[in-house]
Amino acid sequence: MLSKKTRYALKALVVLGKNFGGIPIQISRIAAEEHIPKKFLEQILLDLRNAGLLFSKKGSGGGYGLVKDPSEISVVQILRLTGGPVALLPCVSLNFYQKCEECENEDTCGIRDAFVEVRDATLKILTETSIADLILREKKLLEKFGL
Amino acid sequence: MLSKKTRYALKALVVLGKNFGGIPIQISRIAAEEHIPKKFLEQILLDLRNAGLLFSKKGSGGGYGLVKDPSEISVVQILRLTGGPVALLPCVSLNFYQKCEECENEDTCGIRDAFVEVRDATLKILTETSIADLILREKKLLEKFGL
DNA sequence: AAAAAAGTCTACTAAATCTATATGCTTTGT
DNA sequence: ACAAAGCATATAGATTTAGTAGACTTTTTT
Repeated sequence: MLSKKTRYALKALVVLGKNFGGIPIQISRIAAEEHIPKKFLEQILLDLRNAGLLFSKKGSGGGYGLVKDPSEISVVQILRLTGGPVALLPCVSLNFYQKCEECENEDTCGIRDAFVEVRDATLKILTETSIADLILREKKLLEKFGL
Repeated sequence: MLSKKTRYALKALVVLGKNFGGIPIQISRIAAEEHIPKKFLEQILLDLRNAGLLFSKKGSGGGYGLVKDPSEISVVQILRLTGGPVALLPCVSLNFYQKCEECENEDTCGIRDAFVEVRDATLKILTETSIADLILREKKLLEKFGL
């Protein structure tokens, strides 16, 4: 499961993505709109900023904005930045690899082998999906359901 | 990430799968071979037994065995039994669904939509992969690598 | 210049979950 | 009768996650 941190980050990036090119948006506004605890969101956006994804502006009229076009930010990138795991086993993770203590020989582990496949399938989707895609998906769903 | 409980369960089932049709295997033996804390494994195997996957025999010469052929036990079944999540978001889970508190309208959430795809891709693999497949994978890897 | 608006940074706490251990009980074979 | 093994529940310990607090800096407005 993704952590709340990761989920909140994705939510916030979708909001910022919709606003790409416009004036900065305040943390408090995103927090209110998306029902995210403000102080928690502060930390998350700060991380994303320090990773170079967002710019920020202090003082009145300040806030956050995307540095890059939303189509150039992949979902998998966000998961990794916020520590959300992609692989379901540590011994299968590309970015957060850890040896399975209980495993004798990783190279011949059938369980591991199966979960490599799962990882690759997941990775393919999450690499191909950008923040812009998330926004597009929402738009299409709105057309399909609501008005 | 899968919990240790789930990982231990899979490990144990592979051992039991290799022995399908033979005499029962003791918890202590599986624990020693697979480097799993014995008391923890006790609980896990008990759960699997109570779910109808394993039979057990008490007393001297007792132990555990698979009730069904290893080809008839899917990996996804084990994940669900041991509480391991398949979906990466609670609002996307088929068996452990929970509403996202912070989400206004699930039907039009682009994030959710993307993770439905991830879930389906994962589910496909894990449904098609049985304990017998895990054993087969190990065998093939042994041929490829070791002697 | 002062005040207000907003982000920055670090530390801490609380809650939940996961992992593991302990203890005593029951069943079965010798 | 005794030992081997599983059954069942309770509890402790560790780790992670989620959230809160508070003091500080920068920028704009008045």
